Amino acid sequence: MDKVTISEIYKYAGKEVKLGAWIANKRSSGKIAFLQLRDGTGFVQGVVVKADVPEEIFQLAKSITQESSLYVTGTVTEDTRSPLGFEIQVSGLELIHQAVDYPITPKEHGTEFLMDHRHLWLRSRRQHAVMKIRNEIIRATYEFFNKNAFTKVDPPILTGSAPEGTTELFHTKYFDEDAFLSQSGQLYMEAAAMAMGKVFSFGPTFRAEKSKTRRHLIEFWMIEPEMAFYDFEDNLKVQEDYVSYIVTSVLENCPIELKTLGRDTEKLEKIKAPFPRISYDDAIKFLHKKGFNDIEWGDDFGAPHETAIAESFEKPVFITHYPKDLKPFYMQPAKDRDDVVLCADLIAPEGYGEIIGGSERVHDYEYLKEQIEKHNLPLEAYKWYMELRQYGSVPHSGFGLGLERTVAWISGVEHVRETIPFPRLLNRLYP
RNA sequence: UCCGCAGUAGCUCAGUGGUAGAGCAUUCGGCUGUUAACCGAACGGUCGCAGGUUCGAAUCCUGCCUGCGGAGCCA
Repeated sequence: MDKVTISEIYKYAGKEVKLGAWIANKRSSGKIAFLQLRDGTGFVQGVVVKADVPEEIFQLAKSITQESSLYVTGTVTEDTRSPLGFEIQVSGLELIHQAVDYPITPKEHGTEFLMDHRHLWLRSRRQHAVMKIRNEIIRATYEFFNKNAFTKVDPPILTGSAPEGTTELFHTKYFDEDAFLSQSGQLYMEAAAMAMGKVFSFGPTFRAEKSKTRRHLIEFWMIEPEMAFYDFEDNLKVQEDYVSYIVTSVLENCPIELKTLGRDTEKLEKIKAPFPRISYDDAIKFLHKKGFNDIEWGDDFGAPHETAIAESFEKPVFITHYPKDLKPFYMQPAKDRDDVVLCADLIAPEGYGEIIGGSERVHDYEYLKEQIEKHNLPLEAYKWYMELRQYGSVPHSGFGLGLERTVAWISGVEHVRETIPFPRLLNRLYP
C-alpha cells in the first residue's frame, strides 16, 4: 500500500492508499460518516460506511473532533459529487492525536479572534489558498529573473543610515552604535548592479509608520531589481513583463486556490504587457475632469485619487514623471524639463493601490551631491553611494515590488494581513 | 496622530431603563450522500474596566483600555 498525499491522489483511482491527515470538518448520520480531510497539500473527503468497517472504526469516525490527526487507509474512488473529483472509501482509521475544543469553528469569526489564532487560522481553506498563491508568486519571481539573466544579491537588513530619510525606521543597537532595520535595499542593489549587471533582491523590509489601512504592514517583503545600462523605458518594460509573468504563472498553477478564494479570473486573464501609462501632468488633468478639486499640480495623490485613476483601466497603470519635489533625491530628472523625474508608480486595478515604485537613478556625481545636500542628508553617510558615480558611472534603473500587495491583488483578498503568514501590524506582534 | 464605529456565553451576534437571549462549538440521543449537513435535549454569563445618575443600568452620563474601518505616509 502506498503512502500518498492528497495532491497526488488522482493517480491512485481504484487503489488502496494510506494518508496522514487532519480532520477539517465532519458530518455523520447513523450509518455513514463524512470526514473532511486535509494534509497540507489539499482537501479530500473520506467516506466511512458503518456496514463496511469494524464497529470501533465507525465509532471513531463518529466521535473524532475537528483538527484531530490520524492515518487514514482506504480506496480512492472517482466521484462526481466531490469538488476534487475523488474521494476515499475508508477502510481503516488510526488516531494519532485527539484535538480538544479547537477554537476556530466552522461558523464565522471576527478578525481579532482569527488574528489571535493566526497559527491555527493558517490551516483553513482560504488561508491555505492564499499561502499557496504567495508561494507561486515567489517561485515565479525567481524563475522570471533567472530566465532573464539576473543575479540574486542580498542587501543587509541591519543598516547604519537611512536610505531616504523620510519614512520612520526601526531603531536598534549594533553593539555600541545606533543601527536601523532596512526599509529598502535599493542603494546596495545599485552597488550590486555595478558589479553584476542585472540583479534582484528579495527580502524583508521594515517601516515604523503608524499606518493603519488594508494596504500596510510593519514588516513586509519586497523584490528590488536593479539594472545597469537600463534607462527609464527599459525599466518599465521589465516591470510589465515581470508582473504579467507572475499573473500568468498563478493562473496556470493555482486554479484550485483561485477558485477557493472566489477570484474573478477573467480580470486576471487581461493582465498582459504592455500596460497603459499616464503622466503625472495628465493624471492631474484627468482628476480635475473627474471632479477632484482637492488636488493641484505639485500635490501627491491620496488613496481616492489613485483608485479613481486605476478604475479607468483594466490593467495595472503606470503613473510617470512625478514632480521632483515629491520624490527622493536619487531619481534622475527628465531630459527636457528639470521639474519632473524619470519615475513611475504601478497602480494595481480594483483599488489595491501602488504595487511598484521605480525610477531611473541619478548617475552624475555632481548632480547627486547637490541633491543630497538639498535634502539635508549627511554626505558622510552616502560617501560609498556617491563613489558609485566616481568609478565608471552608467545610466541605471530599478524598482521595488511589494509582495503582499501583489498577493492581495492577485488573490482578491481585501487586506494584506491575510497575505503573509504572521503579519506584523500596528497593534500586533503576536503570534 | 486624526475622524468614525464597536466591546454581552468559547465564537458570531440580538437585547436601548424593569427576571440575561439566539445560532454555532462542546456533551448526550436520532438519521445511509452530507457540503458552514440536519432534528431533539443538556451545558454555558464579572454584559471591556473605573466612577456617576436612578427605587432599579447591558441599556443613560464621564473617563480609561482594547479592537475594527478610514485618512495621512508609503510597497
